[in-house]
Amino acid sequence: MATAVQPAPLSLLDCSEAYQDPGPVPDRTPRHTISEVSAASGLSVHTLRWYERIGLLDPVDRSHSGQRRYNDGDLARLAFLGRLRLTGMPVADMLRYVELARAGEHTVQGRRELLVAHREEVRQRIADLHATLAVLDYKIDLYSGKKQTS
Amino acid sequence: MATAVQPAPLSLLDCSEAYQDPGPVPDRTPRHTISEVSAASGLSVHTLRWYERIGLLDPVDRSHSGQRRYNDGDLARLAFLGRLRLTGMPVADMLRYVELARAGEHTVQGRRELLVAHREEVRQRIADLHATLAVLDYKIDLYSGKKQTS
DNA sequence: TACTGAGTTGGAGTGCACTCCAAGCAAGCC
DNA sequence: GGCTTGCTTGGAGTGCACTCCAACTCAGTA
Repeated sequence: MATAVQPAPLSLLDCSEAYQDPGPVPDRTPRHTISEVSAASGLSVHTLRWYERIGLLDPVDRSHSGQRRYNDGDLARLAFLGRLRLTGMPVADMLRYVELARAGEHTVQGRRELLVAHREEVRQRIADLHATLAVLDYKIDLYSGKKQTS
Repeated sequence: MATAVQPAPLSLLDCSEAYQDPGPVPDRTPRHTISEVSAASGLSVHTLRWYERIGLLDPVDRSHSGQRRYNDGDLARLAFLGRLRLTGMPVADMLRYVELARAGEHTVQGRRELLVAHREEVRQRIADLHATLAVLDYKIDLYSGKKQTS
């Protein structure tokens, strides 16, 4: 099966829809096949189906023959979820976030707290990585022409 | 059972021994109990024993009653291994690194390559985390008094 | 019409990195 | 002596996040 309706360049990983001008209005036409979305998002087709099964994604639209067709809203959510996942948020927390979002406007505060907590974790991880970078630089220097220590 | 011989302030997490003045000479006296090392390194006692079992650590010295007594060399290696682990290196790769180190001086190049590869990964992760930080800032701003998008 | 390739499902399986368990031993304290 | 605490072991168990499987359907092409 070839591309579904209109390919339209997919660039999920930059997550632009989340913090730039979202454009006129997100196109809710279901048109991306699962393999397209997999390629664009970096998530495997297994993972995409699994995310839907556990409720991270609302049930995706189907073609007349029952195949999934993702719309741009799905892509936006996947891009964001992918980022959360990539930066170490457990799937259970992602699910909590999504369920809050589904519950409506009155959960905005809870969602905010969840993201703030994650931001703290992200900052901590950046600090850890930077510290390790220094150690690695030192060791690599050592190995570039000297003896080793441990 | 109290502290073993001499407590001596343990500060593993800064990994100072690896990239600062290592001091006169690392004290090879076996004196730290497993729980002390666990507290100082952030690794559980389970993990410490497991690391030893799989060969990440050479067999640790024992007290006359058979309990482990870690020396400063062990601590230094654990500090470094802990950093590698914390920054996402798989245990299998850590093991490869340790085995290279055990094999002698002629493996310096291999060790260096391993660390260089890991450094690249670390840099990539830092970039990912920074990008996500921007998205989180944006979303949190949104949640601090407006509507949401996804 | 036959074949190929991409998709579907529920449920089972995998890999990693721990994490825990039961049973036992040794040391220190009341 | 009895109790508590900390340690020992091999092996089993756990949790997470996928990842794969078998059996199937459907659409498109030769």
